[in-house]
Amino acid sequence: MGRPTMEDVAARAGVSRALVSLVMRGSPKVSEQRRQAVLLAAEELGYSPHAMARSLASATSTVLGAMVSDLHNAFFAEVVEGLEAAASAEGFDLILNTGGRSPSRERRAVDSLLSFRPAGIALLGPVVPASTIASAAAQAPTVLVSRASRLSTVDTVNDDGEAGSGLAVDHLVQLGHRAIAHLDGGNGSQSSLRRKGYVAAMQRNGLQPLVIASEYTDTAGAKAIRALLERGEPLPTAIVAANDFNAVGAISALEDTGLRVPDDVSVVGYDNTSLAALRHVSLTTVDQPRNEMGRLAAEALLERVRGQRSEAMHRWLHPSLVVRATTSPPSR
Amino acid sequence: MGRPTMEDVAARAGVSRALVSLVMRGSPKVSEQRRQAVLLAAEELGYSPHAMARSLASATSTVLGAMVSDLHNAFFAEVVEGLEAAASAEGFDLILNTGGRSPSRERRAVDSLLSFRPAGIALLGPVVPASTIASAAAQAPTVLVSRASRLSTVDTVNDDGEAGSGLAVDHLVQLGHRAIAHLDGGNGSQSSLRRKGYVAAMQRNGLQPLVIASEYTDTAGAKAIRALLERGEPLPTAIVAANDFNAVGAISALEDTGLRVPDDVSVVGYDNTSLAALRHVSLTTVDQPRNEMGRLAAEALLERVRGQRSEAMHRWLHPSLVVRATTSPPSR
DNA sequence: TCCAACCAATAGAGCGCTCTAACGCAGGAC
DNA sequence: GTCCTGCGTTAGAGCGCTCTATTGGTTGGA
Repeated sequence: MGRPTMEDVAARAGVSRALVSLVMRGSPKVSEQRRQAVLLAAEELGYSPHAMARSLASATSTVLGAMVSDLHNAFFAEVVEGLEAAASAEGFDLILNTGGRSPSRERRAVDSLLSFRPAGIALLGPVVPASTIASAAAQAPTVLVSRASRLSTVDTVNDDGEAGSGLAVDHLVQLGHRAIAHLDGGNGSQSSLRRKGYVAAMQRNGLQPLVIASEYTDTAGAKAIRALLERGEPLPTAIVAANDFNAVGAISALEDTGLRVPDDVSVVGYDNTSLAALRHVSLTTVDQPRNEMGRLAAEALLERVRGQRSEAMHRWLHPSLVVRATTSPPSR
Repeated sequence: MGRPTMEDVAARAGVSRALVSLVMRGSPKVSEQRRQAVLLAAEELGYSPHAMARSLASATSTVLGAMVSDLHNAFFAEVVEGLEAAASAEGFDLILNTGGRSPSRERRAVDSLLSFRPAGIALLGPVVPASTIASAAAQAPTVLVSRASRLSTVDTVNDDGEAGSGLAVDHLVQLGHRAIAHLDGGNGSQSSLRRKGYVAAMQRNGLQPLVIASEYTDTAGAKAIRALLERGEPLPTAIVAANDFNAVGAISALEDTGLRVPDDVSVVGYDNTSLAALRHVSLTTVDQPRNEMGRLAAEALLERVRGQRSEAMHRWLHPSLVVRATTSPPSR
């Protein structure tokens, strides 16, 4: 009864527990003969090492933890892929957790991760206060993804939202647009950067910025368009939306009033979610290198774990534009 | 240096380590005075219990593990919410893992979860062979979600896909449709149940079934529609799609040929993903009680953990229809 | 007054593993 | 023959906690 332990394997193979431990960790200082005997015994007993006992004894963990603020957002799914790939390539296991975009739940989630004493943790799009992040960073190397921080103890990996909006504006300007509005992401993560980038790009092109308050949802996007229509001013010929959801909401509100996208109004999204790629939507949008962000986050943690670096690292990745069917030269 | 241990807290509070242990586990047999002293000391030191040492010592884990086959699928995100809620209500922590819909990666993911010796594990939409599931079930109570199994050692929680397709067909028949086609989900999970339900409902209504091969993606949905058009036969007035993605692909292919949804053709999806709820899409679809599925999965595990049940439990949940804007009476 | 009963608190073993130090044994140098 | 070196192997302590058994102190009933 009970799962077999290292002791059981040792007894069966006729060696000591320590030798089994060496074999399990792939040590070179074991004779081939003994190694085979141990592996055979382990196989026969269906033995697999007890990760918790191991990390308790070694005081060094081979586990990385990641708190995903929002599992519904496919954005993070791809960041996780990148994390996973980089972690497992270095022999680390990744365990996940979710915080549901609620500060208190995220806090508990982070505590729960830390209770496993992981080698490091990644927080993906966390909404917790900086103090919570600081106290987590005091317990294990910590990296933030999609969240900036000036803390000297945490690393960050972000998309350069300012540059991303700039790409969108430049693309539209190149198509011949001059009246380009921006739907602002409100208090969504990174939204102020995106707004800043939009305003800067407009000014750089000698154009007048027009920012409409909105949020990171499709209903908010639709509402913003209706608000824009009610102004009675001539409608812009192009829209730089806060993100993809926001863009899709804007598109449907435009179409509701008989306007056609992109014939009457061009629309650019942000994030290049799977939604944008659907042929029914086919949204021109700004792509963040999500997979790469995950990979860099994992590498940042591993560098800290190995003591190769102790100052904070802040990476800003360059987004790129994905041109699809919702942008075209203005008809007017 | 290093994180504070129970011993540190005990020393600071002037009590024994065992007493601190009792306080941490909320035992009633501790005087209020000592309890306060211990809590204060723990607070001051920033102590939090070491989950792995705890489970090692107690041989009983308060951790549930879940392997999510596909993080990109928002379906599982909501199942996880349900799992999480039920688990934390009972004092269990949930850790996640992902297998990327690859049998070998999923196998490793399951092994990794088991190495934490969790009280039980949930496999969400796994694609591993039954033998892998059986060997996991031998190590910890196991429940499958969105995957059927006849193994007597595992519990399952599934949506009744047969009933779901029936709901879709009945809804369309009630609107007056008689020529209703089904886009089949191919080897996607549960697709054969959905097809079976469709065929049965058609026959029950005295109608001729028409099944078109397809898959669970939007491009496959579009392709299936094009295949249907090339047949040269009169087009059905309604489509029961394999799932929401498939439906959206079908809709865009229909619109590409100048047909209007729902005026010319009604379309019903399956899964009620967030995509279906977008106003731009507004898809009539079949909803699975995802949250409830997660909750039931957690409860199934906890019953096993507590030894309240040892025979397998197989739950089939009733889906419901969500009527939106892609279905209407036929024009012809 | 005494002992049983109860309660808060503790000592100490042990969960399954890793790691340090030490061991025995081979081979080579002196 | 002795000493050293190097290598494969092992004993044993200890990681941070839980749990059983036990202690000492109070209480209440006979």
